[in-house]
Amino acid sequence: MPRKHILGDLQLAIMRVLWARGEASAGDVHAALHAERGLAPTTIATMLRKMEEKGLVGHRADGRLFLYRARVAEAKVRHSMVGELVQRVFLGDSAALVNHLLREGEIAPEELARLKRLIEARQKDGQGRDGR
Amino acid sequence: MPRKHILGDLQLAIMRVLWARGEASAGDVHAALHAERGLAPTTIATMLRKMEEKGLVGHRADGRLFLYRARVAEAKVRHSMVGELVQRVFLGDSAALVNHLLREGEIAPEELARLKRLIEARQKDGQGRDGR
DNA sequence: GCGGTAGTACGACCATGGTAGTCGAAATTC
DNA sequence: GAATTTCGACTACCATGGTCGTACTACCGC
Repeated sequence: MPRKHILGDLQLAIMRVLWARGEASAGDVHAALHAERGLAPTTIATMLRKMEEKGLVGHRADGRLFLYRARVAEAKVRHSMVGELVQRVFLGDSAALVNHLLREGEIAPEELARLKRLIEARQKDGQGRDGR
Repeated sequence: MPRKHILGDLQLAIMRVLWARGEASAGDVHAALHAERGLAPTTIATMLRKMEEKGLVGHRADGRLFLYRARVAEAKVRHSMVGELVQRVFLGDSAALVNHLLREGEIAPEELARLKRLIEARQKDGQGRDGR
């Protein structure tokens, strides 16, 4: 079973670096994140180790350096986390979430147009498919 | 600042009971939730106490009974939690989340049609408004 | 009056995310 | 070859959510 890919904030930030870079050492990640959060290097290293325990990342040694790599795809994590929220807050009703987002008015007009086109596309070609 | 209305699973479940009922005793909540989770009554009572500390619920005494009431609106909680997710996972881009949901194919065809109408409505009347 | 019951209060414990200090070993520098 | 820096390992701490057990209390039926 695909375990729960529910990540915390820092974990997400780390994964983003890994997804963008492909491979990165703890130091690289720290450097990338230092500007926005100013954490101690050890914090990043510890988090990476914990994440490795959970299978979120893997590493290989390059000399003394550990190069970490993401072991779960960004799409997977997104899917899990969105699914979790939909379950918790909207009792599994994805459409209700879309509804909420639309009504909140946080979507720019141009985006609305894009989304509308996306819906139309899905209505057209989506007859027998189910998107997975 | 409106504190963080980020609730856990049990907290959500409890809030749902309160939102639906208006007022409820710890026992009522326990009864309502017992079927789906089978928790000890004290668990509910403790959770309610903790939630009161955080201002999520309030209570008044009716004899020796405590009648709890939600002190934050469902919409508020939804907003906070969705906002949190959008921030964490989609870096604040709500449209990206809608996009994700649409592509995941978890939305039924009838829903797609409804959402499309909603988008059209927002495009039309949404010129100066901003949804709040 | 007395025991059972219902209901709250309090404290304990576990997991997880986040944060960091310290330690030891290896690499680099003098 | 010794001193310094570098970097991972380990340990510890704190907060929060979740889960209860136990203790206290007030009321009810007999």
